[in-house]
Amino acid sequence: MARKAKTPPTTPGRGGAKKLPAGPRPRRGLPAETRERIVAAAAQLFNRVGYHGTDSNRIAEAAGYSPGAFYKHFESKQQVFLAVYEAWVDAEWKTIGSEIRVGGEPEALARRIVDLTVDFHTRWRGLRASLVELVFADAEVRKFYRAQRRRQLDLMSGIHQGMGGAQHTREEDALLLFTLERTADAIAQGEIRDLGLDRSAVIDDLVKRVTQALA
Amino acid sequence: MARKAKTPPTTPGRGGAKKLPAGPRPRRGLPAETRERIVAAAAQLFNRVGYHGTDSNRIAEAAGYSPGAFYKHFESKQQVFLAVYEAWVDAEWKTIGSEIRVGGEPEALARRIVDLTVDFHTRWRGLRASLVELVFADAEVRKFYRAQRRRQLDLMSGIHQGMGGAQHTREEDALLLFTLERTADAIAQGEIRDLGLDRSAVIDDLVKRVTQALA
Amino acid sequence: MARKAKTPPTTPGRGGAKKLPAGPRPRRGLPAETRERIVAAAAQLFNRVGYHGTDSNRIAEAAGYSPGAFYKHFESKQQVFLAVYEAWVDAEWKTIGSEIRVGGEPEALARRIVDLTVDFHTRWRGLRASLVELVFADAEVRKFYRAQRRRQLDLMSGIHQGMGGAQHTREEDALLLFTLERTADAIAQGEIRDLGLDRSAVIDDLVKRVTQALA
Amino acid sequence: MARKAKTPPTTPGRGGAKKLPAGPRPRRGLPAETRERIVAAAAQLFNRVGYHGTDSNRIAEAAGYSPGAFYKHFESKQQVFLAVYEAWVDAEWKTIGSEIRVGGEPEALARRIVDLTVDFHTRWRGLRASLVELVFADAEVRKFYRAQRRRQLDLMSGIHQGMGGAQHTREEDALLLFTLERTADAIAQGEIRDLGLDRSAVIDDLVKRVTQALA
DNA sequence: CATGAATGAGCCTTCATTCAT
DNA sequence: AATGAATGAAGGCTCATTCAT
Repeated sequence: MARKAKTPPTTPGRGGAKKLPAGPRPRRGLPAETRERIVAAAAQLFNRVGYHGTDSNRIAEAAGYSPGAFYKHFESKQQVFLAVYEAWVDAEWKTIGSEIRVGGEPEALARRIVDLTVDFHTRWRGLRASLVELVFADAEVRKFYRAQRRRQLDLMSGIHQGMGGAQHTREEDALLLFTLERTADAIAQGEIRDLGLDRSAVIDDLVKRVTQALA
Repeated sequence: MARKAKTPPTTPGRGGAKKLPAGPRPRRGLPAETRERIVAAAAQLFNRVGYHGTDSNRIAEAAGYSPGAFYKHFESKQQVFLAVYEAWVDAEWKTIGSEIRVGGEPEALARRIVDLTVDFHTRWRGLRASLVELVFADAEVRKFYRAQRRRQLDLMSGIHQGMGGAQHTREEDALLLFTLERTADAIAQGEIRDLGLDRSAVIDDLVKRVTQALA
Repeated sequence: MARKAKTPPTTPGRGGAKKLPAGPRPRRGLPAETRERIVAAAAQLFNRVGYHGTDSNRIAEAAGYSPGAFYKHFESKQQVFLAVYEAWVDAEWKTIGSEIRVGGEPEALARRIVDLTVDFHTRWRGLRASLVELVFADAEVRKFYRAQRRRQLDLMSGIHQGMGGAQHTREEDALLLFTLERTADAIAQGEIRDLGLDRSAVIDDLVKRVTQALA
Repeated sequence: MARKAKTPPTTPGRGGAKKLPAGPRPRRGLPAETRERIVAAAAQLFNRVGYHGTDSNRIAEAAGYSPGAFYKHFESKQQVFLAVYEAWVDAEWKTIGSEIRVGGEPEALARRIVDLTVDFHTRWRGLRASLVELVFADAEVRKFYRAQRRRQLDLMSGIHQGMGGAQHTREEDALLLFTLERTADAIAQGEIRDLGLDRSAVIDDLVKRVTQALA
């Protein structure tokens, strides 16, 4: 049997993918913790090298596990992506949602929302870059994505009602969402800088638009 | 990924942009023609299944050539992508540019621009979906993309000057560009429909924004 | 990890994947030749270690090719199995068929048929061992197998007519076929020897039965 | 291979041979009971999807235990197979043996024997399909199998003596055994039906042969 | 210019088995 | 006795790319 040379039986991480500051995990951890670690590792890798640049074995390794452990917790690479995406959406909403509940002057609130959005998109820009193609190419990702979107729009409707501002159609909300999102991406991806544009000016413009919507 | 039935090796490319005469191609054609056929076939495939869903042998086959011929004309799969992308940008600018030169009432012009943009993004939506990830993951694509972007902004500045409208910063132009582009993508990808939004209303909103910018 | 299971490749000894006397094949051979080499290598391996003990990469390697070459010629491992099986059936029929056409005294003919059958089953005993499970577990293999069977029965009907012997029902033919086949397998697999039975006596019994059928 | 939906972890084994009381098993049961449950579950699975289509974790799950429990009671997957096989042989012999002791007219007895054999082979056809490959590929299974065979032949000798019938060589007995066994398999696997043969006629032929042997 | 057979690294996934609890 | 999280070798298969013709 032409077995290939066995790699030394090193259990802990091997060179290549960087490890999360996880340390030697308990050999028998809580499933939820393992899952979380895998999601975290996947998030990092997707974010750094994109969905197609990441492989499931590397994710497992980066999380401190074996390939098998990965598939014990996720049906497929696509499924972790969904989990990662969900975690991101949850985090973003939680943050922005609580910001909105804090309230304050429209402009100040708008600025905080814009800042947070840019921040999120910057932190997750690799993931976002992969998202678009996956939404196009993968029906399941698309479905998931659309559902998030709908909830986001609903949230915006709720905000308007809560603030008693001017009338806004869902279509206008969507347009604002697109503008905010796309511009935040442009900042996150370095597009603004590469184009020689003034980041603050762009953000100010964004804030203006969001303020109008909140008014 | 599921195997798909092989597309018959005939069917010369009929990409989003150009049409080539159908029928058996010459075994030894002009290099430029071969190149064009490959680009057209690639455009179609990228558009249908995305960059990562397309394989280079299939591109060659769809164009009516062998894998070898493909690599005779392109250094890599990435390079065809660039060529396809360039063809798209050229076509879009040529069309929109001439539309602008035709001129007319701001609102009518704005509507024509919006319509054309949506049209283009629809025709090339698969390509666009792949673009984002490639811009993120591939330095060369990123560089190319940024260059196009700069020219697009320059074009917008030129328009303003030509029309003597209100003062616009480059940042404002960029924001509008992002809004237009992202919304056109949303329409093209079916996002608007899936969200239950009114396509015409969205387009009207877009037209309003573009009109303001032209004024 | 001390993987237990897998008893060592029982039957004949094997060095590291023996190569067919192929030598450095032409880097660009005729597809038919490549295919044939792969089938031959697959036949050897299936025969030696069974279908489940063989992997597609090893088949390619044994044939002198890379994994990719294998999948250029066969859709899957299952498909080579079918090809190998088909080659075997073809060879067996050709041999036995011509033997029958030679004719001669019933008993002499019967003996030649039995000898040939035992010979074939001995040469291909590993393949035959895998066949049964695959016929059970894989619908496509089953279908293929059944088709061969039907043709075999038809062939037997033809023989009876040609020889003008006594009346035989298809059911009787099938029974004889099963007896012949199963017993040939038992001889091939060493079952007869291990049971302390007299091989010649078993063969004589078989010859008797076949002679009766031919009479 | 396609993923199958997970069978709910309840459903205690109901193998081809024994039935165990359904319902929640004790967390700590008698070792013998646990063992039996695992054997029963394994029998079912081997029978349904074959040895290679069954995985040891699933066996454990189907029996209502954890993978660890499985390996507490069996050294390996191969060992359960042996246990299942043994259970089958035991059951078959017990039944057929007692049938023989009941005695009766040769033909009636022969028919009962044939019916029982067909019945057993039908109930265990998946197991039988796997058996052949395992006997070929695995020395331990082979050894076990051969031992069973020898006892079976001894049993037949005993029958002849008890019935004082005509003289039969062990070789003739073996041939009959092969015929009976192979034909019963053909009926069990649906081969007879798929070949368009008359099942009753085949069985009648078998009965005739067995009757002759008993006479 | 063009062919197309061949490459081979590497990805996704499985599953028999182990061991800390 | 039982659990079940975890292992990790290995297998099936893909696809961008090369090169002899």
